[in-house]
Amino acid sequence: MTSTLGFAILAVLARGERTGYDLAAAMRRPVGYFWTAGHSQIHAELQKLRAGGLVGFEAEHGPGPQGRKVYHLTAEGGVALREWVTEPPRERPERDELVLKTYASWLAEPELVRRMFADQLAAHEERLAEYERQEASFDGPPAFGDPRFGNYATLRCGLSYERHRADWCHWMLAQLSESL
Amino acid sequence: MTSTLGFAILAVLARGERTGYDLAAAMRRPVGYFWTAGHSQIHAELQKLRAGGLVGFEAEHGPGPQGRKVYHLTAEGGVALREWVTEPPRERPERDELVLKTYASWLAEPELVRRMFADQLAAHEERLAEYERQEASFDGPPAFGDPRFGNYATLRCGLSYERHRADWCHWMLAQLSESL
DNA sequence: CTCAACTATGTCATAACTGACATAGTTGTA
DNA sequence: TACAACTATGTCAGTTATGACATAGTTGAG
Repeated sequence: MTSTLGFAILAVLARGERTGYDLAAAMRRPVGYFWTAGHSQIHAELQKLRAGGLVGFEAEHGPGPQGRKVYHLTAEGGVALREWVTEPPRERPERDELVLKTYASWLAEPELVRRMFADQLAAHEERLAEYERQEASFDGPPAFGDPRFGNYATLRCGLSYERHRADWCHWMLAQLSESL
Repeated sequence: MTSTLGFAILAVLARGERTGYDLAAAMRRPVGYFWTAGHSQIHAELQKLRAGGLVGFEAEHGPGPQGRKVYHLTAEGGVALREWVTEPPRERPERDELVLKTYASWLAEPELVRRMFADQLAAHEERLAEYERQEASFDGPPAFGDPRFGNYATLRCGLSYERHRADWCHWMLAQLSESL
């Protein structure tokens, strides 16, 4: 019954206790590279996880209208997370607006399409440079069993993705320059 | 005000008139590779597009409880589509369940993770083979301005994506085999 | 000491999406 | 001619996601 967002939260809590606010920050970076959620969604999901006994919290006096709540994974939550991890991912539909625009690009002025892809390429190269900096901060792949293995492996995926995307943008730009 | 789904429908109708049923079939393949929608979503969106004057239809006697409706793009719809095509795509959040599982994979048994990635790799190689067959049916890139340019360019993206993904799966499997 | 920025939790309306249910004409084959 | 497979349109309930609104304690700089 737990949603994928629920497991995303459990995956972060498996690395240490967090407040909802901390979780929302993690869902922007680094988890946000592959799963995002606003804080409103996170607080709601946390209440469901708590009702299911997968997380618990300690209330503390602190900021916010209801004080501060530090959430942690329960033993039950750890079991559920471990089971979920190796189950085949249910495939989500692809929804890629740039590719959809490309499908309809034959209708547009080549120069405007060229500009759009040049902008996309610049964005991908920027992200690629950022990921390369992050990779340089690792001393090769961490050992499996180290939480940092998860960070490194997802970073490798991001690196590979940005290169694929940049390559495709280059290909599109070459096609476009031929038709000008 | 038109949603991205609305533009996906307009992009298909720009290639010729279609019934809602035909649109739903297109949203499975080939458009489904980058944008999907169930028929229930499509019929609802078609009503909105019609209210906005972006599409029109001819009613015919035929199957279905309300007969058959053949939709076409209006002049206004064509203008809206052409404007939308080269506007910078609004970025959608990434939500990739396999990468999320990878982030938490350090918690799992390596052998189970290995199996999951082996399955993923097989799926990507199958899709890659299918895309390669499709590419072979083209005689090089169609000219820009030809609707088939859209099909070919998106196919190139799919090809590149599947290769990136397969490469990453290979890398994961290599990491996993080292830690066994 | 004051104020801005940050930490912190929550609700609500709306939109987008999924899957099940409901209905019915058309076409081809055994 | 009976039946299955396909064509065809639509509703509805429930889930997921987005963005605005509301509230309030803590910390550090000027």
